[in-house]
Amino acid sequence: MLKYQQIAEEIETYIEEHELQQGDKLPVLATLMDQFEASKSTVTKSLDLLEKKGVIFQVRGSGIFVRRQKRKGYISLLSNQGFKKDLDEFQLTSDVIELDIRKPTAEAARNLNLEVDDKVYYVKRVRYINGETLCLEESFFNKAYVTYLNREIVSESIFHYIQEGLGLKIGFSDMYLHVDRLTEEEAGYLGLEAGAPKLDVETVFHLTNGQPFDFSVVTYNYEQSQFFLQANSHFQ
Amino acid sequence: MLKYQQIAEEIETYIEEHELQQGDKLPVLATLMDQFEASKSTVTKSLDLLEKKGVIFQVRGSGIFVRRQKRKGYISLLSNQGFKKDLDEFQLTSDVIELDIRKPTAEAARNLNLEVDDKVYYVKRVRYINGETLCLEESFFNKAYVTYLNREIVSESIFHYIQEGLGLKIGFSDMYLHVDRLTEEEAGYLGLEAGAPKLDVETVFHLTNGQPFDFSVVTYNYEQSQFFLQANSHFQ
DNA sequence: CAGTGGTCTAGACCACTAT
DNA sequence: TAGTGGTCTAGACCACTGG
Repeated sequence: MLKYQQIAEEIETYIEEHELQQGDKLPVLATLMDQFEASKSTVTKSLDLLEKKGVIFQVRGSGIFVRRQKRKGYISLLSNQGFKKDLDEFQLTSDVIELDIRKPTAEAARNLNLEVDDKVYYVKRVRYINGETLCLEESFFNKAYVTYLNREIVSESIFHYIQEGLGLKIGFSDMYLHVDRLTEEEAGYLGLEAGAPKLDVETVFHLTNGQPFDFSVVTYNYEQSQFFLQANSHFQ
Repeated sequence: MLKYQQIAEEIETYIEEHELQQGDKLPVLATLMDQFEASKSTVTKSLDLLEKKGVIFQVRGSGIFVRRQKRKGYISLLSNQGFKKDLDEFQLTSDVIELDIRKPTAEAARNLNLEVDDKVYYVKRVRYINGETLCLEESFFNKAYVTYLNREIVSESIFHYIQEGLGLKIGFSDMYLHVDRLTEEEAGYLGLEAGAPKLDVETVFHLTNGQPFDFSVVTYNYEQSQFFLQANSHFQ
């Protein structure tokens, strides 16, 4: 593990273990440099990483402060690849409805830069949180990259397998959100009535080399889904 | 303007003017260093900024590539403070329903770290896109920071005024999303029927020093609202 | 004005990609 | 194995905050 990642991890662990709250001050840069035996740039890089993750904020001339999530039970929109990270406290399970190799739909082909007669793994799952339906998920994996899947893998964390088992490196993703009404079929899977509100999240996942490898459409049960998102002004 | 921001801006402009597409290769680091007469660290910092904004992606051992948004007409969830940036092509207008100084609701007080008998500016607006209702917006501004507002300011971009007119520096924000059904009142403002789907986005905006100054609840017309979001694996 | 974070440089060395 | 991006350092100097 890289030095700056290591430092970031230790600072984050420190914040969690000492249950520091929003606004609590961390040691000054010079102290951190001493403590971690690292240069200013390296410590700064760690802090920038934590700032990007929404863990701290830095104020020039003043100090480094803890930034804390106040509300509980929200799903992070930016780090929900398989959830694992955010919903530790919750019981997450999956029912695999379908799993096969097929040709992509026109929409999937477009999003994955495929021809309509290329091959994809198709996965359809219903995911549960504490026994309640959370979402219906349909995924198309480019078979050129995701060379193998089976029901066991798919009932656990697909992304964990893709990274550890297949050695693929995930780079970035584009997400598209729509609010609409549930169709009959979706309502059936989610145990709601047709026409009820839903949130659709379409995501195109790319490898570090920029190749799209997974197109997913996730339909959330509006009763179970609360999302949060942390933004920095640097985006403007 | 800082050197690394200047460089980032020029690269972004270059991409737009030459209409570069996803995957197109940019000059190598050494060339950029020459071209902008900057050190490796400075150019790297520019590139990291652009990567964070979703404009490019970098591949070690290979090069720097353009990352492009494929779909049009989506609102960026991460840079929609007053929209201005993303929906240039669209006609955005506002109706100011209410504007006054009052005591915050319990919820607003909690999110702004205020006492219930402190003072806030309360703003209620309906926003239109190409003449169609886009959203209903209720905002509570801590009067200790946002010392003055009037109907003219509020019918234009409040955030522009806060930064340019009042000299406040915006740091970061926490956003909370919920999907639900429209109430009678909301439906009235948005020209939809009660019970139709809606997306509520609650946002707490903070200054660079970490103080929350604005709590907003925006209720989107589901027919008009499509959102997008770009994520990096660094978040995990 | 002392303390603190931010920018920028030059250069050494490392890790990955493509050929 | 050449080319390319990533990490890390030491140090100079700048810009903001707060007493």
